[in-house]
Amino acid sequence: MLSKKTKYGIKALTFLARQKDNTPVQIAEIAKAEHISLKFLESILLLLRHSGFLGAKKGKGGGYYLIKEPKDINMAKVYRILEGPIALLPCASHNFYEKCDDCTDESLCAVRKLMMEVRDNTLMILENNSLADIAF
Amino acid sequence: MLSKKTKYGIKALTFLARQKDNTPVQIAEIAKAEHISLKFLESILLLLRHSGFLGAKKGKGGGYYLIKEPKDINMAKVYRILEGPIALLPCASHNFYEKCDDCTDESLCAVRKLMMEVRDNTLMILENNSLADIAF
DNA sequence: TATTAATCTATTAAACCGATAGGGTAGTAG
DNA sequence: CTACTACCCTATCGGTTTAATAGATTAATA
Repeated sequence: MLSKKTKYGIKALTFLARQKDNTPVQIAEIAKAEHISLKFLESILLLLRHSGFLGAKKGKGGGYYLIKEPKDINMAKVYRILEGPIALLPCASHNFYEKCDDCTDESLCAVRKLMMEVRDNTLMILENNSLADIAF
Repeated sequence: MLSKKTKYGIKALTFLARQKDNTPVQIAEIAKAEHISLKFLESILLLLRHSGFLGAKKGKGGGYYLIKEPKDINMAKVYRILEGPIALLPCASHNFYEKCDDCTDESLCAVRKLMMEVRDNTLMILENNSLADIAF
């Protein structure tokens, strides 16, 4: 299940992508429009800024804005930042690989086999979707 | 992330599928072979029995065994029993649909749009895989 | 009838999630 | 310079879920 963090993060990105011009939008405005807890959203936007998706402007008239074009924002990257691994099992993950404690021979593990197939497919979908693809 | 419940459940099914004949296998044997907590596995096998995948035989020489042929055991069904919804969001689920609190217009939701695409694809993979496909 | 193994009930420790509070810091307008 | 605004950081906390454990019971078999 997707965490609310990821859900809210993508919603916020979408909201910014749908702005006419790229002027800063206040956290409070996004929170209100998307019905998101303000403080929680604050931490999410901060993370997205640190990850290079958003810029921020302080002071009056400040807020958050997209740094890149929506079409250049890859949803697989976004997903990994917000949610973490795309694979459903650590042993089936590219970027977050971890060996299972209980497995003696990974190559014989049926669960891993199945979950790698699922991962490959999910990854492909996320890679092939930009923010522009889902926002418009 | 896949829960250990699901992981252990599929591992146990695989273990049973790989048996030469279909004589009952004791919980303890599976638990030992797959390094699973015995009591935890106990509750999982019980669930799989109640869901029509396994049969159980009590007393000496008893244990659990597959009721159906591995090729007739659909992994999407298994997944739904053990893990729950295949979709990553309730609002993108067929069998476990639930409306989001925060969404005013579901049709405009970019997250849902993306997650439905992921779901459709994951579902297809799970539907197209039987226990036999992943165990052998 | 004794043994064996599944079944049921219940409890618990740990981890994680989502939300909230409060204050600190820094940029901007006037 | 000063006040305001809005980002930034730290800490906490209740609730839920997960994974595991313990003990008692029921049923089948030899």
